[in-house]
Amino acid sequence: MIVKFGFVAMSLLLQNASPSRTMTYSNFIKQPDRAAAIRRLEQIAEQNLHTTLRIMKHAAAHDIRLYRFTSKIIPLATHSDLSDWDPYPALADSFSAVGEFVQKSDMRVSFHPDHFCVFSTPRPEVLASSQRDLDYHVRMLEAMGLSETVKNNIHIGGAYGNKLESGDRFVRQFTALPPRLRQRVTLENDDKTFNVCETLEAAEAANVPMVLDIHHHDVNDGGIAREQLVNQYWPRILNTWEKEAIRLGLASPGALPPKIHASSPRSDTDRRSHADGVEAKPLLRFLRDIAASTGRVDCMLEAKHKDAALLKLMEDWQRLEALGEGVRVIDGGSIEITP
DNA sequence: ACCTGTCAAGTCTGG
DNA sequence: CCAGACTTGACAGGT
Repeated sequence: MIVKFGFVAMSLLLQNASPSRTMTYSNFIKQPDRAAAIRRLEQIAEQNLHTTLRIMKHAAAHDIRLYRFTSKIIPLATHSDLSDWDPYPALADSFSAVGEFVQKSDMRVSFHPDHFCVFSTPRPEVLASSQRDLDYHVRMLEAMGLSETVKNNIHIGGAYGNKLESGDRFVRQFTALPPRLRQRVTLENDDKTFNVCETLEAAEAANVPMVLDIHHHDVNDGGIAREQLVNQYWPRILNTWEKEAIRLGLASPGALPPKIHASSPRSDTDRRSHADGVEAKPLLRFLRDIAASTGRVDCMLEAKHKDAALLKLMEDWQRLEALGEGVRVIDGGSIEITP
């Protein structure tokens, strides 16, 4: 099994490389010249796209071919007071440049709209803003010229005192979305509410691939033992990806590898928060468990130290390889789990 | 140069 | 019913 590793949103190794520069709304409305303020927002976005390109070039130089964009590329993009603003024409070239690099370097990318994107909500106004938020992310992918293999990963949302009903409401409201939005989504189990089983059922009903977060499962396992996760649920999770590959008409079902998220708990007393790095040993245990049934998997690291954590993990793989632990380091961003 | 409170958005908990 | 927690990097305003 080949495992590709990636990191999220920003680099700690590059200097002056925030891809999430912004302008607060309070600062925006303070500007005397609204047109100039909008130009400033577009400049910031252009700069964020340029930095994003820098980060991806840095990743590619380290053989890292998995990256998640920050959601904060265009400041105030979905703010209700700026609904008359269309930033995309001014940013067309910058978005294209990012998209071209993604394709040229065979980078697998994604977005992760944050917790304001909640399709399980019972409130119509929240549903509307969730759709606006998802639309914003999809438009960015379209502006990059990227195909529907490139997804926005989201969670189901709140339970509102009745998880079953809220899961159903998610599926109902999600499937009512325009295909253009629906077909750009993956669903991930969360750390508090919707566990692997519940998320998988929603993903199957909504007809979208599921991203498995191992750390979320550890802190919100819904009583599912590791063995059950591996034998019972992982094959079904794999199946959601194979179905999507077929729907997209890809050459082989394995053309769209499943995605997992990995992170380590901050401490014994705070097991939910992310630690600076990712521990190799527990991750290896999981990877070994799925290796027999899985050809490839893409593993997103969610660690405070971002790309630095990834580089550190790769060093750990090298040590484990030397110890004969069934790991072979292929390059700076991928390993093979050998039987 | 450095520090601290705040930030557009949602949901849940506890008082 | 409302304030605060959650979680997070960056801004904004102060020293």
